[in-house]
Amino acid sequence: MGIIRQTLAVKLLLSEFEKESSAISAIELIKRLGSQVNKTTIYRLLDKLEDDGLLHYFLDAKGVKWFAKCKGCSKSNHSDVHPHFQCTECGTVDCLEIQVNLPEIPNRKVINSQVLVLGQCDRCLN
Amino acid sequence: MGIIRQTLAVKLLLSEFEKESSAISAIELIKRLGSQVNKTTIYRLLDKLEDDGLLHYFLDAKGVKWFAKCKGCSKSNHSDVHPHFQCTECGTVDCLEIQVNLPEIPNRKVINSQVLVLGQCDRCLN
DNA sequence: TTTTTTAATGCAACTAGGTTGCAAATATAA
DNA sequence: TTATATTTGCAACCTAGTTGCATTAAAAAA
Repeated sequence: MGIIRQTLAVKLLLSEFEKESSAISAIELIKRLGSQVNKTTIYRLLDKLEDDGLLHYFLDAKGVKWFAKCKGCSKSNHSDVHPHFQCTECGTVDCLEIQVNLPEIPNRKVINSQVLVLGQCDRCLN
Repeated sequence: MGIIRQTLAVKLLLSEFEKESSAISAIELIKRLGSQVNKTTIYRLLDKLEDDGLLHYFLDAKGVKWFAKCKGCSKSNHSDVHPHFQCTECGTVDCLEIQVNLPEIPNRKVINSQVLVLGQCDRCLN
């Protein structure tokens, strides 16, 4: 894919990720932008931005797709593999800047792993 | 809930988990039993068996629900928290009998975590 | 054994989240 | 300013799973 045209939809989408440090679900983006941008376009742009290494995505405990900004990923290499944390109270999802190392797994070749941690976030704890 | 009636549907469902050591997706169960048992019933039974501590469930990389037998869980306490492994070639999912320990996470209270490891299983490696 | 009770089932309709095909619109290159 | 190729909107569709409700059938009670 590569370079993307500077359309209204692209600008609106990117600006959501500018003003937000935590992850945003596709559904939430449709809620926020749906009156200005068609949901098909939103899904397609998210895919493209993921492809280009600007966003990464993962599924939450309900199988819903979330997106967040990448740090240091490229088209070919999504190096940004880290756990995600979802608050069971407010539903917010954040990227965790920690490393999880799995023990060796016999007889299998591990390609990657997805870790979702569930609990209460700092805002909901207080 | 508690004790479950010995209906045909229950017997058929349980026998699938008897003859299978790996996890089974809800969809696969519907494929296998759908001609004899309605899919609504399958979903409801799976929920109930999970509730009763006989099965546990988790989502795969596509957000699809898988079920597997529990070892030593009870109604109140699903102690059976382990990673799951999905083969990217054949799609099979297994429970991993290993323990993953996460580092401390500041400012958050961890309730549990879900780990899905993706890679190639022993059958597909050879 | 028969009746009663209550849980389990099937069905049809629905929901959420996401995807597809295609014609129309528009950013950018020429 | 025009050409062209990407992007968009729309409507229709898809998959996985859920709900309400009337019917059926285990199992408890008589």
